Order: sequence, then structure tokens, then C-alpha cells
Amino acid sequence: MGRLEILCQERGLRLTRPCRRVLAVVEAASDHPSAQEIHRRATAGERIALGTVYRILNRLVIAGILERHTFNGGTMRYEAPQERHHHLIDARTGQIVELADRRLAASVERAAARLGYRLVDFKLEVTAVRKTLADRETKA
Amino acid sequence: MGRLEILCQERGLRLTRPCRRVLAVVEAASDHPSAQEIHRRATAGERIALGTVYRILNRLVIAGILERHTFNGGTMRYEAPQERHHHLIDARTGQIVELADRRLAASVERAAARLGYRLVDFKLEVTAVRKTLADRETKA
DNA sequence: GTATATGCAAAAGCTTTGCGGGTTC
DNA sequence: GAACCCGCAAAGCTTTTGCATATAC
Repeated sequence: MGRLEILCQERGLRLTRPCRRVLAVVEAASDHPSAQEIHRRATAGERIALGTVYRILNRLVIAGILERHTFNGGTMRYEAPQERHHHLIDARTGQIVELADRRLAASVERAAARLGYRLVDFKLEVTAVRKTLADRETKA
Repeated sequence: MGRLEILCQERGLRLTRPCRRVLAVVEAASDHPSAQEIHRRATAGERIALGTVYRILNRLVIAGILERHTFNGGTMRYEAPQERHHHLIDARTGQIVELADRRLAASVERAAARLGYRLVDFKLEVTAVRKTLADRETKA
């Protein structure tokens, strides 16, 4: 049984067939698929209603089993939360790189504290370009 | 003439009546209104098509005169970019607080550099709750 | 056996777009 | 006067929802 399926059991979500398929797709994904893309992948040789996929995803997000992002466009994208991480988007290729760095978390926590807030969570989305040799020699 | 209207002129956008109204609304807004909300505010005693508001907003974003955010829900929200800042969302009230801190930018820049990237821009969205007395006495 | 999830299809946002006429420069 | 923008209305997408049936526990 998959890691995510176990989480579902623990949190009292029913392990229906469509739900298992969705979990398998997300667990196997190395990208950040949209609901429709998840539906496409989950219905390989099987009939699952698109509306059902949306309902499953919402349940999983509420239960804290999946995370939902919006990046900078309309449609929502999903992923299984690994360790706390954020996203770096390559401005030239659009590729999304995962970015984990606990020094960042400490910085954000201090910034929130300066305003009188206690940090609950944060989302960071970085746009950047690969460094070239020129970058190392120039003061950009 | 408003600050944003001047920017439009400089960048060759026509100052039509609907465009002026939209600019005025955004310039006066202390929140982060959606396109529909901007339309509602801009059509006080005047008829402007909703589609026109969308077209104007898109033009303004492309010209770099407004910024578009998605926060954590479907609909897009707009604001006039002041100095570089980010957003802190109060988890209890949903209130959005602006968060400007150049120490943060330095942290993010270093994190990107560690991955071999040169920072272009970043977006930070913090969820937090107001600190109470208890927070100061407890190790949360 | 019962509560809950699914499938289907319709509907509900939000956003974009084609077209003819009007406005800005 | 020419280029561009607007109003209107329709269409496109993504996401949600009502209802009868099927399924997991």
C-alpha cells in the first residue's frame, strides 16, 4: 500500500478505486499536474468522472495529504508534500525546480516576528535564470 | 493627472475614459481587488463593459503598470506596484498585510545562488497569526 | 446495512474573444 | 484620418454541484 494510501486510512478517508488511482498518479508524478492532467493520467484504461477527480483532490487537500499551488496562471496544480520546499522557476525554460533551504524559513520567521506575527506557513516562488560564466565575472 | 496615467502615456497606452477609471480605482484601493471588483467600483454612475475591464487590466499588466497576483484561490487580484513587497495573510482573519523587508531579498538571493541561479524576482506569501502574550512566553 | 463516494450532466464562476461602431491621438 | 479601443454578447475553461446509483467499511 502506498504511502499516501496509508495517510488516507489514518485520516478516515475511504480508499475507493478512483481515489487510489489519483493517489498513484500524484505519487508517481515528478511534475506538478493540474486536475485535468491528473484525470487524464488516472483514466488510462478506466472510466473516472472528471468531477470525481476534483472532489477527490479537494478532499485530499483538506486532509492535508496533498498540496495545491497556483503558480502564476489560472489553473491549480497539485503535489504530494515532501519535506517543506518551495519552487524556483527558470525564467528561460519555465522548468520548475524544487527549492529546500531551512535558512530561508528562519529568515521568513524573523520577518513575520518583526511585524508581530507568528509564522504558520509560507510559500515562496522564485524566478531566476541559470548562472553563466559572465554572471560570475560581472556585478549583475 | 495621476501617477499611473503618466506611466500609461510614457508607455504609449491610450488614455481612454474606461482606462482612467480603472487606474483611479486601483490607485485608490488599499486592498487587492479582483477584476470584477474593479469593474464594480469603476462603474459607479457609468457604463463600462466587464470585458473591457479585463482587456485594460491585461494591457496594464503587460506594460508593467500593474501587478497580478493569485494568492491561494482561483481569481486574480491586482495592485499598483509600490516598492518591492510581499504579502502576509492573517490565518484567522484573512486580512492581507504588506511585507517589505530587504533582508528577505538577500536571503532568497543567496538561496538561488546556492543552486547556481541568478535571482530575477520572487514572490513570497506568508501565512501567520498575530502574536499573543502566550506566544512570547511559550516555545511554540 | 448505512453512510459515503461515484457518474453523469448541468451549472456556476472567471476570463477571453469576434465584431461593428466609436474614440483617441 | 488611421489606429486603436469599447460595448455587447457569445464562447472557452476550470471548477462545482444535484441526484440517483454503486461502493467501502
